[in-house]
Amino acid sequence: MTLHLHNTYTRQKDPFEPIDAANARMYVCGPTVYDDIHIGNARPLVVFDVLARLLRHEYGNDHVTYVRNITDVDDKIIERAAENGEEIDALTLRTTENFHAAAAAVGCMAPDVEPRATDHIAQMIVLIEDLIGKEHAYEAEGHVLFHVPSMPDYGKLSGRNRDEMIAGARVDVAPYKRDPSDFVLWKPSSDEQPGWDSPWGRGRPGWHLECSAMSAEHLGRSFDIHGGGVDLVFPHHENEIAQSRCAHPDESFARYWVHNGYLMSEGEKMAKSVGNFYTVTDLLDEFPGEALRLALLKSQYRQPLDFSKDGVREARQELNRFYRALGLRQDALDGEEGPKDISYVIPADVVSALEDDLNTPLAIAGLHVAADAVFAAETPEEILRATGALKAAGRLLGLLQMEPEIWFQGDGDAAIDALIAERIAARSAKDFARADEIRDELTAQGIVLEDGAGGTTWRREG
RNA sequence: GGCCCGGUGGCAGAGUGGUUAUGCAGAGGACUGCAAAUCCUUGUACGUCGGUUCGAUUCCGGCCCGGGCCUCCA
Repeated sequence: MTLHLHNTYTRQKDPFEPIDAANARMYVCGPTVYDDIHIGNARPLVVFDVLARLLRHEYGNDHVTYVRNITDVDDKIIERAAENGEEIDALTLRTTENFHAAAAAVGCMAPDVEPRATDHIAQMIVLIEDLIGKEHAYEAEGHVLFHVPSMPDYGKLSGRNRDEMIAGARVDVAPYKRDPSDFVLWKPSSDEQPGWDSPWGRGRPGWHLECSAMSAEHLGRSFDIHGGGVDLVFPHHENEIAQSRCAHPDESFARYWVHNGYLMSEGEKMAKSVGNFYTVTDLLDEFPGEALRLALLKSQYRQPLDFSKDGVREARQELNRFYRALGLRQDALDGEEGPKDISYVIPADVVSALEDDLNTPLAIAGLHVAADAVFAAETPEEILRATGALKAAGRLLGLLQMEPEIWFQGDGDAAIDALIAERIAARSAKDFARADEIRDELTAQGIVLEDGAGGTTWRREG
């Protein structure tokens, strides 16, 4: 099967055909850097990281451009900096660094380009001028507004018409708007607020503008995939489409709109008052990042996901099984007559699962099949082939790239090694009482022992 | 109120018009000094009520439940 993606714009699964197979291009809405990311923010990160990996698999590593922006100008940032008594630059820098650390911890590769909104103010101003010139935007009281009725097919992405939106509007309409549905492209800044000089006075951009400007700058006015969470479909992506299509009427802008489903936590909407609000950093104190990643990938990306710590624990159990299988590789390599070459052939069922709109749960089932093959393998050749397949499949999902020993034991522990040596001695002397005593002692520390044919190994659990 | 999404076995979670998902947990067995791991076996699944059909968890409609969005605005 070839890659198919569910396209919000067409509301169906479409075969993916890039504009230029030599350069498949994807833009994903990144974070607004006013606070550390929570596990709900991590879902699109991980989902689109898998999509980027899959695209690189399909088109070649150098034939994909993945852009994920940093929004570092936003009223939430201004408010938070004021609350913290912190400079805006300090807040955005710190938050960006934390974001990078969290993304890496959950196994996400860096995007090819990570543009910052504040580095693209000039492009945004040009875009606004273009929209004003084409009579899709107008200036009013220091603001520039996009005039929604100037775009006949506005609302196609989110499937709503203008009358419905006005009927359902909960917010009072600003008096300077020509039409209630018009939205802000540029707004004035007070002296204390961050601002840039513009033809309309000192001000700052509206929320939706940066993505139109930055995607055009780094991917061109037409590109392939635009991604983000479902909560961005309206108004953010709808308005991006309005800005970009009206400014560049001969261009398609994004052709495939891909949106991940919403995340709940412990059965409820995530909220600090409920106690189910987990930042990625907090979770990393308790769990390996890879377990978080697998927990997120165990649901298909469009499905609502109920995140839970129990779910992460289960994901860690699954990873134990995979790493146990991968651990057999070293034994095979250590064999004197064993082959030294490892082939990394991704099982076809894993690829086809991902090609079917990123069916990660089915792909993970394929990982279990691959692990079964490892355990069933008898010769060193078979083990190397099977572990190579498992590891290659894992890499496509951004999993299983650690050395098994590191996964289970971290940096190791001389005291544990000493106790194990003592226990081996006790066992060969048939002093099972002492051997069990040592094992109980280690169990109390969260260390699980395994007496295998190749000796005794251990792992941390807990 | 409008628009949209989802309800699968103890739990998580795929999929399908008639045939085994998969994993985690549980039970029994093999193996083990005992364990752990691994292997084998095992358990009532498809919200509800109708309809279409030879046959629906899978298609259609109603209902119930859960969730999301409904613009920048002080």
